[in-house]
Amino acid sequence: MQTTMDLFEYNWKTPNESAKSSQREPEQTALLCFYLSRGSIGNNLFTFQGRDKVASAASIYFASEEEAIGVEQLFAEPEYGDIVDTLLDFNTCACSLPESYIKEFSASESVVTNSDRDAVQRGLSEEDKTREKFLDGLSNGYNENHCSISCEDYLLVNFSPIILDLLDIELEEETPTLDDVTRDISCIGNVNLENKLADSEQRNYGVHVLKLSDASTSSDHDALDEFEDMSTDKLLEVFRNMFGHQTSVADKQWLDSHMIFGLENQEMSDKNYSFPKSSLDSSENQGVKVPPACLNLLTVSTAFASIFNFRTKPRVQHVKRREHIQWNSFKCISSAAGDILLDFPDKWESKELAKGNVKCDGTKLGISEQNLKCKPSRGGFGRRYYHRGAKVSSQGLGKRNFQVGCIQIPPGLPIEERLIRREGHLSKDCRANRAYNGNIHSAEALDDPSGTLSDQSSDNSSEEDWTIGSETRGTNQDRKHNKYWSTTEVLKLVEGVSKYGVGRWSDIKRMFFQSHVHRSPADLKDKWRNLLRASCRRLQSRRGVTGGTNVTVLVDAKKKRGVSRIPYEVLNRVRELAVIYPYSRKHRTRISPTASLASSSNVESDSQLSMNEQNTSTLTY
DNA sequence: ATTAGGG
DNA sequence: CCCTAAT
Repeated sequence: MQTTMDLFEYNWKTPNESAKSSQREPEQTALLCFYLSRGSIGNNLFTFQGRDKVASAASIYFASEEEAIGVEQLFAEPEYGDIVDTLLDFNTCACSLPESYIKEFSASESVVTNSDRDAVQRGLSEEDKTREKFLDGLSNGYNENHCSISCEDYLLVNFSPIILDLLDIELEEETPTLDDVTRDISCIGNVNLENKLADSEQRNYGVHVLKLSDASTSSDHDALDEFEDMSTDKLLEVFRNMFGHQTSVADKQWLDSHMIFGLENQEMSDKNYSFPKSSLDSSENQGVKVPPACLNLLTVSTAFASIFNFRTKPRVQHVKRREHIQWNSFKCISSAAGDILLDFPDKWESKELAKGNVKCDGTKLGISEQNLKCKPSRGGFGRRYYHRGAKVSSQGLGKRNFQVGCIQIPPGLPIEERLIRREGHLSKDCRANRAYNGNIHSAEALDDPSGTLSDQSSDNSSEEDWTIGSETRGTNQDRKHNKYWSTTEVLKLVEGVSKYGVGRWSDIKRMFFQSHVHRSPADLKDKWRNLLRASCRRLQSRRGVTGGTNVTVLVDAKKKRGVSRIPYEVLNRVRELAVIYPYSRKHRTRISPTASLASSSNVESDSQLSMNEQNTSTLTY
């Protein structure tokens, strides 16, 4: 823990602040670090705390294997060790979910209705303002060379690489624009399917959420009220006293939240702590009443959430709560980027998901030229298109040479908005590129609510552009493209197979991959075959079907790297489907359980076929 | 035109 | 992903 403190201590010391930093309690620092970091990954680490259960150890479970792998990787990085220790050693934590999340989560609705969206949007406008203010403060403070980056700012930047790594997100080298990110994020709204999977399997995926009984009630606001009465100047002063440094953020709400948070941390680290008189002389002697540690979870977290939550990479393999969180995250982005149509999962059922997928094809306007790039993947199947955290880790966490500039925050843009998903981001960039170059109308396309126009534009222009754009053609590789299957796509495929069965690839293509011009029916078939293999492999080699993946398990298995990114929930589903729908109607392979028994007579084959048809009609997922 | 399957 | 045979 000592080293952890040292590390954190260092991070706190911006040039101007180093003198003041000595006033700070190390526990406080660490807690803040923890909070900040977890503020970013709060959705992934289910470290919720019940408001009546103070300091109850919140088990850390992962909703998916992918998440677990992300943490595994984190474990493996020595530079991150201290952080991780802190993450895991602290068994007290607050909930970083904003209130709206909780409300939504408690609602049992699995489909986000329009009114929900509106409500979310309304609720977020304020938070957005806060966030912008905060980021303004950050960039201004830095640009003007005041070195007035607050510790939060500093840590925000500092922790980003870790968080990104955790979330399997990379920083774009050439600083993607907001458009890049929104385009990227807008692709990942496919959350409903997983819920179906989860529900259909009646399984708990280890989402360990302690009940947050009635979100905010009476006492919760005690401390907050105290701050609310203060002027901004006063708040700044309190902030300085509390955190031992100044902050460049003048937003009152933000300050309020930080203050509450500070109190909470004080409570955590020292039950008997009360503020120095100087900080709150306006009130009485006794200083601020220390709120119970559990109390202000929601209040405290709101501001952080507005800043951090949207940095969480939406992940399709989450369960239950997933869509609500996702939608909020999306909302943050979308409201920042203008109105973006999101991919409504429920539309998959009926329509052909025209709208949503348009954006998946990257036909997003206004992408600045310099940020577009289309790196042809050379050397066959390029394993990774990104540079793993190493680059940032050395700078971001090292003892020296840390600069905000190493992450290059574009003014006014939060870090998240320069993120890009590793998976398939390259081809998205490619598509964005050609969309930018060749299809001016894509601008309207994105806003086209009917989705028809956009569908057209993306479908028509893409094929040839792909040919043109991919320099691999005619050179080394004759491959059309090397586009990895995203989890989203896999889920779609699974959904398609669920609906149509195995073999009707063109139908699946029509219904689920209409706008995925680069996924031919044959590709779907190939992918399904690979999925089957993967699911079988997974079964024999890896652990069975367990709910969540516990951290302790992870530590042991941290050597395992580069394993499939496909969530094992999905693979299990694949297996189920494989039983229902034998891979081939004709040449049944080892995958079908009845294959070995059945001789390849036509009668058998036909009966099997009819059974499949039955299943298709009855099993509707 | 689609699909299965090998490579 | 590509290619080809078989429908």
